[in-house]
Amino acid sequence: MAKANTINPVRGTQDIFGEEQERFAHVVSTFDRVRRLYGFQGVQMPVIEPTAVFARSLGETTDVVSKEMYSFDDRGGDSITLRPEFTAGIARAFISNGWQQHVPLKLAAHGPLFRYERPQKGRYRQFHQIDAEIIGAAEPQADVELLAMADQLLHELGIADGVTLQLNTLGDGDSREAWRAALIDHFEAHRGALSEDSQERLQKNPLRILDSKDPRDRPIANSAPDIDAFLTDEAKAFFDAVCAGLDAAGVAWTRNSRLVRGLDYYRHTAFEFVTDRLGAQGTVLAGGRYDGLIENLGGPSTPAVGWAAGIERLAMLLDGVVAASIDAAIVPMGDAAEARAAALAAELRRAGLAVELGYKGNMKKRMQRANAAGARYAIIIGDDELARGEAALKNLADGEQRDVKLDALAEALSQ
RNA sequence: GCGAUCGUAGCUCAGUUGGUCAGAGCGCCGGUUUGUGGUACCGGAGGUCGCGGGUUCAAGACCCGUCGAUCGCCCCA
Repeated sequence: MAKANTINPVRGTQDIFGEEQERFAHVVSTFDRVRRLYGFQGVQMPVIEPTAVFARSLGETTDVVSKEMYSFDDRGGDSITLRPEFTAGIARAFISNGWQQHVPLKLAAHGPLFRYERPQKGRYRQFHQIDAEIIGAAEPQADVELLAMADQLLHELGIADGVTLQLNTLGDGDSREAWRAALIDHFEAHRGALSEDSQERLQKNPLRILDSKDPRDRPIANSAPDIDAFLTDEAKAFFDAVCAGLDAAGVAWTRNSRLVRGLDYYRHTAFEFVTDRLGAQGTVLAGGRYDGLIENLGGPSTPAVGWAAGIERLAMLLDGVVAASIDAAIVPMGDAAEARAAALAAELRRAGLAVELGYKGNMKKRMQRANAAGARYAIIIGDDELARGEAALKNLADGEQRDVKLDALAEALSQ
């Protein structure tokens, strides 16, 4: 418990340590391995961007821009924003650096993001995501490849059980407009029965009524028309190709015709991997196609599709605790042994072995630390062993102990 | 921005209708074992009960405020 006069962390930030950090690192390293299997290049992006990058990509009037961004004026008077997502910054970089010469471009990124909102389960003001984008590919095969990678990632993390891929299409521009008009007609007809929130949504974002959680809205949302009847031939062919591609790739999915995106630039495929294990924050990985975004930001007309996933949420779902462990802990007793142990530690580490050197406390203390560090072996060196050029090598799992020549330790530990 | 619940030891928590209620487990330190961990036993340190005010003979408990946390709503790129 912190004392009254100590400094508190910034609200919504977290100090990730120990077991939690092990899980976190496991998510990132698994992502880094899997994205290489699919030929996605890593990319490092700035954490800060001009506010206009997000204001123009997300829309000036959305809640996100108006009240959920971490923005401030720098000393030169420019408005700067801590990135709330990866996609807009990547689109900006694509334009800034003329990356159209590299399309189709498959990019992967991960790191901290910031949103100024109330913290709750799995949601922080500074949080972390992994992110994947395919830029410059208008073909449905890009959507399939992107989703196959997400699916493989979740399987390799061992959290695919209880997670389902929900898939929908928002159609092309014409499809979307026709559907939107039909939805407004439908909801206007039931206006009085809608929740207060949804009556608001009818003005600002009618598509959002479809995934409302309010029980009063559900019957009306469920009886609303699907987009299917409004899809153009091209849009229908695109969605069919995505579905067929997923089946061919062995990626399980279910249609969720109520799944929508909040922002206008989304087109065609929209998807979420959803779990029932995280309370209200059940979306584990989400994304879609945003063919209009780069053009909105002043770049060339460029199709793109991508997803992002919260590292904290993925880490929460990991079952097995990844226990930290090392190969050996050296336990020297006496000045001469300590001097020799320092050299031995360096030698073993150069040989690629993870080694801890105990230099604090009495022998019992050092043995306790060796055990706590998860060491497979303790290397005990006292004056007697030192005189013989040996160490007592104790297997901490079964308690077996034998003498080994110092210069044979690396080999003995490697077995 | 809104609602609910909760702030007691390093951690997880118990504390009855206000009256020895400053407690437990784990962890930490030490000992049983001056060179042998993980199991066992014994001992010890550690808290102005989030903060400020109020009610009362008496407040960890009740009231008000404040800060923080958690869960949900809104939003979700």
